[in-house]
Amino acid sequence: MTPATGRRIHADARREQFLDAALELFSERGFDATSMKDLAEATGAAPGLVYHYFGSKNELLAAVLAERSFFPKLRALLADLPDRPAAEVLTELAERFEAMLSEREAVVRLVAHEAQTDGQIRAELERRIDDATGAVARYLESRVAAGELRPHDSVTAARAIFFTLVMFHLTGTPAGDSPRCLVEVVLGGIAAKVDRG
Amino acid sequence: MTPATGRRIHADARREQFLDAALELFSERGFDATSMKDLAEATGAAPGLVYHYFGSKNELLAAVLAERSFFPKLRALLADLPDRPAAEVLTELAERFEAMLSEREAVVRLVAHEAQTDGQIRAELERRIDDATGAVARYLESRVAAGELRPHDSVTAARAIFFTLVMFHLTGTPAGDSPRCLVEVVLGGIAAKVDRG
Amino acid sequence: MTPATGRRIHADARREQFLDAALELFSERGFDATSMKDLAEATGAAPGLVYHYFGSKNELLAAVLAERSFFPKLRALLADLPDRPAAEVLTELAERFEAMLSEREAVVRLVAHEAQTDGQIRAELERRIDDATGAVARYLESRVAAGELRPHDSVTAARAIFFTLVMFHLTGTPAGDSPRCLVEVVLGGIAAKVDRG
Amino acid sequence: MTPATGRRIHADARREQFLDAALELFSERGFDATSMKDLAEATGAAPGLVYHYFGSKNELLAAVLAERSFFPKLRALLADLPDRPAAEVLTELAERFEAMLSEREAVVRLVAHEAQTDGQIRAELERRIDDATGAVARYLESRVAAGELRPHDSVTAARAIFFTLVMFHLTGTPAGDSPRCLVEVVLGGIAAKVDRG
DNA sequence: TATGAATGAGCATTCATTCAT
DNA sequence: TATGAATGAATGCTCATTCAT
Repeated sequence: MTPATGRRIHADARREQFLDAALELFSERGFDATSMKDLAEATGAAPGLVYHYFGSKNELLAAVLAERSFFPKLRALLADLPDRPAAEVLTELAERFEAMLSEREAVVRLVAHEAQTDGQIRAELERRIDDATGAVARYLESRVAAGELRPHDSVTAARAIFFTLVMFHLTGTPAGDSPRCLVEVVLGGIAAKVDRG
Repeated sequence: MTPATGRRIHADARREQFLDAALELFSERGFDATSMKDLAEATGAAPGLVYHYFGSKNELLAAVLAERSFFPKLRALLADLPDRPAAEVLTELAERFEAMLSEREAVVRLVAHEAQTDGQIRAELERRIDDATGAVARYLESRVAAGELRPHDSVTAARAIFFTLVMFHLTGTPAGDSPRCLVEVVLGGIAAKVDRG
Repeated sequence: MTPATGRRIHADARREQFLDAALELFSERGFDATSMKDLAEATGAAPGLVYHYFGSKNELLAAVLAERSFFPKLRALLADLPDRPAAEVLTELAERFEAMLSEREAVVRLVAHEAQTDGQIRAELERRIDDATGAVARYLESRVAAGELRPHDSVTAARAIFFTLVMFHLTGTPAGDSPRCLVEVVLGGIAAKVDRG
Repeated sequence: MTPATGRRIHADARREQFLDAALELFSERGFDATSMKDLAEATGAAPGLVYHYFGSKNELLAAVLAERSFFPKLRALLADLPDRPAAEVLTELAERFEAMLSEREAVVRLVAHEAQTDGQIRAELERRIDDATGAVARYLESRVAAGELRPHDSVTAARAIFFTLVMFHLTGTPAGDSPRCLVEVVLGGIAAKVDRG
């Protein structure tokens, strides 16, 4: 239909350029504190051009969130957690999650920021978190059934891992081998002796 | 010193009124999205009056953070963690921290939001987090020395508890008895059998 | 309540100044073609100040129409048309109407212009026209009953007088003694011999 | 001369399409409130294409007024008013004029709107009105000379008929048999007894 | 002939801030 | 202490117009 001419390719590149610049500026300064003029200057385009590609500043934000989001990757990470020992699975999961957070740091920061004030973004974020922690919790329960893990509050355990890793990023705590350490703490606990009925 | 005249009392009350209204509005909509006119309307004062009490919008933010902050309470929480069993101490600490977060929800949300974009706020937040987790980590290490806890990455353990509780609040996860659960998970771990040399 | 200080007086004067300038500019160039900056320049005020007095450009238009309108005067003109001969009454009415149109030329032109594209203004205009022509038509019928006028389409006659005078103004036709001529034509007709059963 | 190739035919059709769409949009919303993008969307063409046919938005307006105008038809209506009784001629003229207004309602509304603010359009409109009322006035005077009509202000009478019919359209007054009524009023007058020296 | 990306000035509006009263 | 009129720069957005393709 639309011919993939050089023109079209150029147009698509522009769009991506706007998305990239918007993600960078929004995550650095916040959505409200970024003006469309800032965006234009960052891309070398005229101020009006953004509106050729996005209907409004809010639509641009929506497009950034939709097209630069980490949610698909997160979902992929959690699809079909294998039936192997929790120590292996959780460590690998935490490390991959940590890698994803590093890779998508800008959008993570953006979502964290805007979710505080934008009800819609917040609602979607909460839904995704529920999905993700739910998937991990189900895996943990399957390991309980398999006798590998003791009965416990699997949702809290799942959240502890996710939330801690996210906060490491948001607060700028140097990551290091924290995913591994964290999983070790959660799996093994820190008490010297455990009373296990 | 300053005579507590009616005028003075009124002036102080005004100041507090501005701080309260600012905290509420800033935490709900964000600092950028709150106008000085909004603030004036919320307090019933004229738009110019805020400037008799605070030099600028940014100074008002600074005052809100300084005078409504949760940091002193956090510091009090962590002062002199008693030499008693970790199960008791950590549970009580987590519950008090959780109570503090609930009580100061507005300022927690405000700090979380602004720290994403304001370098100064962020730096101070990080410093406070380091202080707090440092204090808990030292306590944990003292329990390791006492033989109650096994050797472990105490900073990661401390952060896991703090960060998870904070994220529960920021994401709106219903708290319930999560502090207790969380401490139980971290203390006891979730594995069925632990190999402890 | 609000003290009528010099401050307040000044503020009211400003408001009037904006209304006057807006009426002039809107009627000259049209509402759409007048920018708020034009208005600011015409009054010597800063661009933002208009919004201290009027919520928006549309509210300003509404205020101009409400406070500079000719409708009250028109209504006064038509209240209690006396029980005297039509030749006198209609001539005086036409002359007063003509005088009113000259006096309020700007708002007449403005209403004529905006009613073409603004449904709300148009609807109100039509209602007022109906009121006015209705009042005149009722007077004409009372003269028919009194035997002074022959039975005729009184609404059409009333409209012919009003509409023609308005169009004289809108098209810039020099008025002269047109009201008198017009009434004479409508009253006496132009035919040499009339068959009157 | 210009070969009527398929290309050419298509081009001409495009031109007409733009004129039609422009007339409709301009008369509905006004010239200023219609954007070239609106026009492009209404015709299904690309935004730039209009400029192949018309040099600018103003030239497009000029072309609409020139090529969709009612002036030629009006002139035709008035050419050679026959030497027959005024009752017949004026009634027929009024009915045809009324029909023309209905048929060209869009352009009538457009001209009425733009003439309020555009000096050039206004000047031309006034000239045409003078031509038209002049022609009718001359006819009326010829009937006065023929003894059919009494001496009267023929220009005012002519304008009364034209202006009233136009205003019926602009104000949305339902037309019905108003042309006939109007002519009857103007011809016969509304007074019961007329003193005719 | 036709497209649609690109421009840059202009628009209505908001806002932090100042200051005469 | 308190008011609210006034400022002027900035913001999100629109628009007539141009031009490479």
